[in-house]
Amino acid sequence: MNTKQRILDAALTLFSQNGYANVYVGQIAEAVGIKAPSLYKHYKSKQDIFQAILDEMKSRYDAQAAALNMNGNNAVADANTFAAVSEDGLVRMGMGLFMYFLHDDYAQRFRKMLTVEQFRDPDLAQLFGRQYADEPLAYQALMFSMLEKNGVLKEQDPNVMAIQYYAPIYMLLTMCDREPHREAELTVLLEQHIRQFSRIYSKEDNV
Amino acid sequence: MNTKQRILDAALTLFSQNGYANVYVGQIAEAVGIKAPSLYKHYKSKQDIFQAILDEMKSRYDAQAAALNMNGNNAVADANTFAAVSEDGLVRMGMGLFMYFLHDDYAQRFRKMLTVEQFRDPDLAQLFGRQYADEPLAYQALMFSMLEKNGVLKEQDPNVMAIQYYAPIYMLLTMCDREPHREAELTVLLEQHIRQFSRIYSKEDNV
DNA sequence: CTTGACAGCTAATTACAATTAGCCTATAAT
DNA sequence: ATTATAGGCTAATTGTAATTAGCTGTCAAG
Repeated sequence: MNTKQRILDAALTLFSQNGYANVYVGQIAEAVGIKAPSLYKHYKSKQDIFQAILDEMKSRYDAQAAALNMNGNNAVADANTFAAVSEDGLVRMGMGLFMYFLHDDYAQRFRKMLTVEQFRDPDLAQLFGRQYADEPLAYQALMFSMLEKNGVLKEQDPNVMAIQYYAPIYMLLTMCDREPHREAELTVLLEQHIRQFSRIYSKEDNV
Repeated sequence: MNTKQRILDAALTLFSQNGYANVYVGQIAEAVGIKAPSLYKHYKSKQDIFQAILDEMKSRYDAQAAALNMNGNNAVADANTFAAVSEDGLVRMGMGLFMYFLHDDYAQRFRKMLTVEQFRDPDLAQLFGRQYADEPLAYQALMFSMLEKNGVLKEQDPNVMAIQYYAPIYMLLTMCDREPHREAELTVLLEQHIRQFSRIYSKEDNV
């Protein structure tokens, strides 16, 4: 019934594993349980399927972004948002981000697909960069600058703190993408990273 | 004359930009200045060209690794190797790594190619992980553990330090791959990262 | 000087994958 | 009840890309 959606789903799975060019429309159709020509009742071409995936992902992303900056008309988080962030808070936040990116069905497949297609088209490169680098970094830089103002953290460049906090999370994520059997080991390292980060930057020097 | 090599070179360029499946043997041939069928005098198939690139890269990599562990039969660096590493030393090392990966002809293309093909084959995934994650991390963890012993750095988990040092470098590298016009801006951030890292972890607390 | 292998070419051949044509059935609206 | 539409199918069609066949010129070794 909801064939149109199931096509996108199957296509995303296949594209993320093999890349656009290595996937045949027949495979997508088979995964959905129909024959290749029937796909064309729903999308006018293979490229059109790819574009539909992108569009859906963009709108999900926008929705999520809108949800984050939620306070009605206020575009950015204010100091109070982060007032109560502790070491455990940072751990929760980082692990949550990580687990979401790693296990959420759409998030993981979409990330892999973009990884694999990013150099073919500047638009994709930009989308990728925005979604997995610039936006998270900006958000976290904001967070850290708040935490400094609140006297929780040492006064250091928040942009640098953001990349030192986030880049390891992202790297561990890509390592899990490549070698899922190492998830347990890498998750441990992730938590150690966040705790050490928090300890090192926290103002009460408990080193 | 050295057509065989020039084929690899052209193929690597194209594969890294478009991915294996999007490159036609005719394009490779054209880049070399011959016709497609002539390729088959040198390689027995398109797949064979891909494999030859991998083989060459593996051997380059092994050579480089061998050069690093140079002391004749001694497999790992000893404490003295890192005795004199200062903040500026760390900066030089990190920026050097970065610039090499970013601008070296082979290094950059090979990295992009692997990025784009990594999920298609577990062997490629493993190769990628080893080359761009596990090996650098192991090397740097070793370095940091030495620097701790020497009393230069605070005593913190060296594996964590390694990922906090290296992951930002790698992330900035991939950002430059995607959006080369941002190189200047990102290079600044890179240097700030390393200096801040060094300051934060150095034992004489100059915060 | 002639022979063979090397490296190139043009012209098939083969294979296969995307898409189109045209037919069929069920179901929902008129 | 009739009909239009949605969504499926099989059987073309089209296009293209990898590879093979088979010819040619060059040049080094005998």
